Amino acid sequence: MENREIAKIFHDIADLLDIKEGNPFRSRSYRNAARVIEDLAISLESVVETDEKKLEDIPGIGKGMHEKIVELVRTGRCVAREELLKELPPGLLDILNVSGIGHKKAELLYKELGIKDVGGLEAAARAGRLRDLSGMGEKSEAKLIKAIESYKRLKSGGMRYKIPFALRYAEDYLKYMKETPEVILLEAAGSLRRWKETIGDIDILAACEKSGTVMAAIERFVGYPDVASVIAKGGTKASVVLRNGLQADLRVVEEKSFGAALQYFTGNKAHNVALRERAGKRGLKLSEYGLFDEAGHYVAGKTEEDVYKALGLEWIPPELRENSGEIEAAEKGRLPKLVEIKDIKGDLHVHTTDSDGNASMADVAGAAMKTGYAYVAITDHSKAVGIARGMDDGRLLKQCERVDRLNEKLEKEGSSFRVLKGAEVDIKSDGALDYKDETLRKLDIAVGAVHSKFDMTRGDMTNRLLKAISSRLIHVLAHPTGRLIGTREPYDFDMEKVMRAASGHKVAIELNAFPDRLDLNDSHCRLAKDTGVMVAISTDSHSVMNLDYMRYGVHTARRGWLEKKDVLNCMTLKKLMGFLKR
DNA sequence: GCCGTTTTCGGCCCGACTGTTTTCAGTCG
Repeated sequence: MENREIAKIFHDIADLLDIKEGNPFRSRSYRNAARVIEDLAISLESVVETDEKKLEDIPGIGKGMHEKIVELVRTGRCVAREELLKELPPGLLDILNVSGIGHKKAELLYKELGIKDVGGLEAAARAGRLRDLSGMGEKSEAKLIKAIESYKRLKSGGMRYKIPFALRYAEDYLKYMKETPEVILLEAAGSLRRWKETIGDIDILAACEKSGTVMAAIERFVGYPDVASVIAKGGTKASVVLRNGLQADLRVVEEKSFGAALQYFTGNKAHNVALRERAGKRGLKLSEYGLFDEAGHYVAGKTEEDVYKALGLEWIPPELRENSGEIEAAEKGRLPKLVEIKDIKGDLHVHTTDSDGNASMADVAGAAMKTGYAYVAITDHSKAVGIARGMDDGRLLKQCERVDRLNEKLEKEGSSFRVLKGAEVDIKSDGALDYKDETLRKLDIAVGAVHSKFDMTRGDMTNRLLKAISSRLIHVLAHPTGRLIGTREPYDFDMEKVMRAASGHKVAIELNAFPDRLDLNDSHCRLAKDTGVMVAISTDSHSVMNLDYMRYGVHTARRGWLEKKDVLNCMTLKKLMGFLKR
């Protein structure tokens, strides 16, 4: 039983409890626990196997969740959920995903009209049977039909977007909004500012010169040419859907509230709730308008720094705001000094025309130099990846000679930049590597990766990776889970065991910065730090343009609390060569 | 159901928009 399956069951229980009984706090506990479990780097199954008492050390997991996790791991069942589903049809859980339907409406629909799923809801709405229910009318019925249509589209398409896509639309929208004369401050907030690996919608925050000019900003926002429909429009905020399906929200506040509002709309939710509770304990009240004392007097709010400071905290970088220890660290002045893009000294995973890249080695080297790097590793595919024109030992050795000549030329020109002889060597299903040992020993850097047989059992896949790591022939394990966001699930193996082995054998693990991968993810990065594994942030570039993906990797590393000292390619060339020496 | 620098009981974040209402409930973020 995987963490995400357990989390899903807790989410279901929370939804069912919301519909069935009136205690919102009980369902919140389940929802909280589900979120914590989703972000956990270690598997609950292994915790249960080794020391189940440790479960209650996880925040949000108490006695009740402990018992249910053990039950799920041991039996694969959860009686509490089964009991609830005896009383309520499972289709109600789907209905809650229709925008505008919450647990109260779901209950009403079920009790009054016997509606059990989205299909039944759609039929009832189209037949005009909803308008007579209390609190519903013709307008809400029509709105619901539109919401069901959008639910069906989302369900077939997937509702979160990869970072570059959302970023491009957000940047264009911001540029357009900047031309509003009344707007004096403007910033993108939400998951985009936290650099989460996928983005649900674009959140834009603005401050206007005078309160009387707010509507000018709202009108300009809903008048954006790319808007397909306006969901809501009031005196302080508006929501629209763009033609590509992406939702965008605008919130307008006064200048003195901008910091508090930016904090609030950056999230995440759990971080905000924790901050508000902290404010409450100090006799203060925090909202998007600012921090206020008991008498309602304004204490802070113009900048985020002011707000955090007034709560006794250091300013917390947006990437850390997940309520997973950052508030405690900020209180003690122990926040990590997160890695920055300027700390990156080179790229250790790049393809050229020798395999499936579309830039020559010289072009890649030139672009890396222009980026300000001190080195770049050429790591084309090995022959097992036939589709990518992977190279055999002979071709690789010839490529190495060309690297040597390029470096000689650079040296003659007085450049200290260096190209590293490398390979992305395939880790075959039995854990063997796709080049001869003596070939691998001639390389500066060997990056090992799995490209086939993703469906092995957990045990077999773990052994496959452990064998490659203990060979002492690879320096980096690339895109370790193989996941493709929204397309391919990660393959199953014991990450903790692999990290411990990597730490012992001085093998680094890659954070692949390609926005479809971002693998390691944020929680894996924290696990890497805890187990003492170096992380290599690499772009896996297949073109010169792809070298820019480095920033997605760096922001993901920041989400994983990584500092300069934790990142392999923050080392100078000299230190790096020392690390790579076997 | 969870949690503890007012606590092992009694709390549990805060506000905007919409549609159906005549002052508010439900939903959402």
